[in-house]
Amino acid sequence: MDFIKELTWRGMIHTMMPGTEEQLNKEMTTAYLGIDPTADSLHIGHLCGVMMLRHFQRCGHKPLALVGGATGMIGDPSGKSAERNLLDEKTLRHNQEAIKKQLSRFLDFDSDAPNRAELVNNYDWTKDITFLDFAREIGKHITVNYMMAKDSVQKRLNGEARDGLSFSEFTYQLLQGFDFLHLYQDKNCKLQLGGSDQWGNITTGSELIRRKLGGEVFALTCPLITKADGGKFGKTESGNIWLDPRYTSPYKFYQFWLNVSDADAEKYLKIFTFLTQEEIAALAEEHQKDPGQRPLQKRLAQEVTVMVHGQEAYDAAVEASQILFSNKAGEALAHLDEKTLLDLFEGVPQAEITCAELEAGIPLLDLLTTKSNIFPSKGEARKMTQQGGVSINKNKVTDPNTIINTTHLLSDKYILAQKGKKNYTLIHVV
RNA sequence: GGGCGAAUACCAGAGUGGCCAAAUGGGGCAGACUGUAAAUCUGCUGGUUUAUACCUUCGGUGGUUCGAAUCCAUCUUCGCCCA
Repeated sequence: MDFIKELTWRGMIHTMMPGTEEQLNKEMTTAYLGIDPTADSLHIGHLCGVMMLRHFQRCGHKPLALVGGATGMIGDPSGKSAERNLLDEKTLRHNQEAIKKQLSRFLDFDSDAPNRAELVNNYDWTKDITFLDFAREIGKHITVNYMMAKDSVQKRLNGEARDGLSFSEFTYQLLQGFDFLHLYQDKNCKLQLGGSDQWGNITTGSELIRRKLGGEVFALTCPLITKADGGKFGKTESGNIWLDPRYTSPYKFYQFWLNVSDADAEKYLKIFTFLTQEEIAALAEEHQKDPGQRPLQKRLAQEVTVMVHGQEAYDAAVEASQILFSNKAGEALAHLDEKTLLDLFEGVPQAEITCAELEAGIPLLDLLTTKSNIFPSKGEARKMTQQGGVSINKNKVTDPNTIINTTHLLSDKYILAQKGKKNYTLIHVV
């Protein structure tokens, strides 16, 4: 399989240095991709890069995943309009460990294959370097003029925000360049992968290698993933879509992909799944015939959810979705046994009320706010209710003065409160 | 160290003594229409037992005034320029 050809038809190549393809055809090549450990889980914004590494490994090359323990302490100014907050070492260590674990789901780190993936941490080779060494060994080779010309720097200097750029963030590109240099020397790594926003940082690295060692290295970036309507990819009202089920339940994860717009679905299938060109074309055709069935979204959600959370979690997510979005959801709910109900709502936010409170009757607004935090204020809960945005057990409630009592219980124990079409909270009576 | 300027709600950004809970745009949430899509239209977007009312808010603190986002003093932070 040809890595470049594969990525090309998938629309995963933004920019590529001349000679990259020749290098890959010539020999088994080592490439690396950097990930900043800003949290203890990856989110789907990382997924495109991770998929690049996967393809790379499948094509017989050797991928390195670099966890940016050092660079994460500085903060990459690329695409950021304001100075970043620094992370402390303890947090970074913790995050690195968690990310390592997640990556091993996608890449083969353990086999004996010569192209086995490896995990490296730039903190290991950066922590003992003194400032003087760095200035002499690295800084000497790159001019400030060159660094100033970078887009990421220019934006902060002359951009609308003009928020300024600290010396440490300015240094970031050198630090990342040093990583490339180190991996080139230490692991014969000749290619760096990344998002298109990384291009400037990557070229600093290749420039450094050329000037210091006369070596030739390559770079390949993937486009920033966008949504057809211009919104940010991977964000919902509740924030990022994480790979860690503790942060984003498999149900929500599945729903996220299922809700992708028609205009984006095919593109995402190419990027986030291993389906072949023919398979995707067939799905697109099917979709054209009956868009209401959304075959593209369904397959996308299936492939990605199974890949990240496994078959079992996927099955549960589908089942939950079918019940919650069917026409007879209200009836179906009433007839569910307790275990199914609980399984269904695993991962859905939960709240608790006491039996005594319920017997006395709880005003709807209290239930929605102080008892469950579904709404941040009673005013908002009231407005939403009046506008028809609130349901209890899948039945719309429009009177904000409704009293909730034991007649509303499901399986004698639960109340399903719903804000809008897609946000559920299971209230548990104890 | 010197000079200039800025700080307003999620973001951007008006407002420069009472008509200001604060224009407008974006974003977000919800409703209608649909296909759990997009587009479109509508409503909401500081809080309070729906209220032409009250309370809390315009970087912090103190002051002037019947009354301050708005004026004064001071502090903090940031940006630009000079050294």
